[in-house]
Amino acid sequence: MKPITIKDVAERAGVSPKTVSRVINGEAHVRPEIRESVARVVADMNYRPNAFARGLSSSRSFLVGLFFDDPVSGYAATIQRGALEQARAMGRHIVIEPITFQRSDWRERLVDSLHALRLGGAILTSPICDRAELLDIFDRHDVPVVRIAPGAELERTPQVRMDDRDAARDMAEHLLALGHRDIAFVRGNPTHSASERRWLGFHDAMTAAGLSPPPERVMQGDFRFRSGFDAGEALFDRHPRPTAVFASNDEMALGVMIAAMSRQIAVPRAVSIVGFDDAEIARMAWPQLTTIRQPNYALGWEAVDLVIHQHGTNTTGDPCRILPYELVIRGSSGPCAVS
Amino acid sequence: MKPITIKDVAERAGVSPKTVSRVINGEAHVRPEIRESVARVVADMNYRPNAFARGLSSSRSFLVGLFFDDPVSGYAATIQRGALEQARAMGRHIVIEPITFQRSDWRERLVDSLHALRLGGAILTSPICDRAELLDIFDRHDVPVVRIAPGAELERTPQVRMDDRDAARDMAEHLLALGHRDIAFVRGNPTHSASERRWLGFHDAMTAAGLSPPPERVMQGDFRFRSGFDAGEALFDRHPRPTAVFASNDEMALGVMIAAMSRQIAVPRAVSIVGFDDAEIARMAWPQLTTIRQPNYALGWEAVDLVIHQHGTNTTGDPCRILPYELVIRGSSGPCAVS
DNA sequence: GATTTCCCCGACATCGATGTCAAGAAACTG
DNA sequence: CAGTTTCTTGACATCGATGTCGGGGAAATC
Repeated sequence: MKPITIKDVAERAGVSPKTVSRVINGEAHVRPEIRESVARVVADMNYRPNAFARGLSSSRSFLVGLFFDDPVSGYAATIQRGALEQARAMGRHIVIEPITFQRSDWRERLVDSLHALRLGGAILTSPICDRAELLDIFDRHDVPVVRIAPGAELERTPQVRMDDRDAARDMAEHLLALGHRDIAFVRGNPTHSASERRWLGFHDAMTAAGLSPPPERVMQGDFRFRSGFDAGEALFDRHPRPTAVFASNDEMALGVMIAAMSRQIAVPRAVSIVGFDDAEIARMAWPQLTTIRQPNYALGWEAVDLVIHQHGTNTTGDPCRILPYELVIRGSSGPCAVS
Repeated sequence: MKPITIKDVAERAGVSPKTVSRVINGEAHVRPEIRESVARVVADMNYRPNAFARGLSSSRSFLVGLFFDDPVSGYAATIQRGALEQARAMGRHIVIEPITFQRSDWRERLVDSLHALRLGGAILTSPICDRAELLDIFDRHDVPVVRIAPGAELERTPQVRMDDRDAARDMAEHLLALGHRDIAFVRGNPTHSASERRWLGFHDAMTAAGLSPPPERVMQGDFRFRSGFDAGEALFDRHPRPTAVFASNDEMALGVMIAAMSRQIAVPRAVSIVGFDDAEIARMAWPQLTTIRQPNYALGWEAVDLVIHQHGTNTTGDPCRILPYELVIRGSSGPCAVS
């Protein structure tokens, strides 16, 4: 089937291709009657402009790049879905580009993509969004960037985030309110800036309650299940045990929970375990995890919105949208038994 | 920074743009010395051809579409990673396009994308790959398609798959070998063709063992956690209980497991529970799930490979790559206690 | 009524690559 | 050695849209 071009539309509407272009892009200086009649023909013929030709001539593209370190994690996948939905609504398309710093050729790969695709915008997620060198590359190629939850270089680009620190504080206060005093904390992957923010929020709440967790109650994890399990084993093999464990994400919280179960430690009766993210798996555990619901879908959605609108109005301050989180209380946290 | 074009390269190499194009695309009829010297200039200048211009003039595109119903599921995410890796290696880029049959405008959305992007290939995953009407649309737009694990219209397009039926039979035989006779089965979402194949594999093994599971031991699920949980509750509230449950995927198996735990039924001592997929969550359960490892990463990888190579050699039979699975025995299955 | 201004609209060049074709050189044929 | 085929190469048109610019007509100004 031969695709319909702007010429076909122009011919049938009895105007020049340029006028059709004007109508499509909502430019001024077209008589209302003509505008309407052209719009009708466009609809009738079900005409869609070719994205390549458009990108080529206008050098702005209708592709938005979504850059991930690991597109498999549930975190990334939900952001992706939000981004896809909004991109669709705005007539853009999403190109997924993985970036792995482990590979020494990541720079060339990235430059390749930028050359080849002439992206109309890029969305960077944690942890790759914190590398100044990477932001420089985007700058050099004039690709507008929006970052999701960056932790460094805060003033450089527009961003979309939630307040991890406040959320972690809320969660810690939830545990304190249940009577817990001996609360252990499992830190996240230090390359993700959110790890530090969550730790600070926890620390804030503890300090405000006049407590300061000793070093043996603070474990280093990497956001993955296994590290949570290891942290759990280390914590539960000590005496006395903490009465609550706050893991920096759900996957690690699940690891802690399984370490508890394998030692016959009842959750939440003997120990409360809470996570962060409200990943799908939070509801697949038993008991279900108390956690913080991250607005991931909305983060992806807003990021696309921002990167496209920014395109026009470039240096209007430093847009930063902060999205609300939610403390979700489920079965894995309960009152402190020891007092 | 002004991008480098083919002209710049041509000028510096002292040849015509067309010759540079020939070298880049590996066409014949270029003197070896010239070919080499041009290649050197290309490398020196770090030149990358603009994908838009290429797509526009040659009307073959360097974009491959990956079509999902739900890009969030772990299943889809792993396929996506495999596809991304291979696309990168072959100099293509992946555009993700969600399709939801629930939306009545899915046809227009799809046609929009095809018009706008002129895809060089499309990869369809289950369940959307089984709809003839959808395949027709791709045909009409001359977009070569590769399907991952299709269940219908088997002769229409090249495909990549694993043998669900054999795998399910293997799993059932594993349970039979452990001494189980009263095995319940939780079926998957009927819109996924794999559901039927897994059921048949289970049925094969049972029949071969001279058994036929009564209707009350066969539950209908939809591949989601909740449906597994519900099925588990229904199964465990009956007397006698089955001694093993085979759920058609891991997520449902987890649901069954949690239903068991909430009733103090020990796994695997009192009941064995097995899944299918080897999703990440299979290792996050306690005990860890016995399951079938699907070669999802490889499926994505092979699909991209196939869709691109097919482009050249079009009607060479009906390529169908079948990838190996693996039975992964973990803690959730054990010998039958009742005999 | 003459001049200026503004609004519409289309002709044409352009973006950056590849397809076509023909010319010239080289290699082969008889 | 003339004639034919094959190999190299570049000029030019093309893909499908948008940017630039200029012309014609209506409205506004003097």
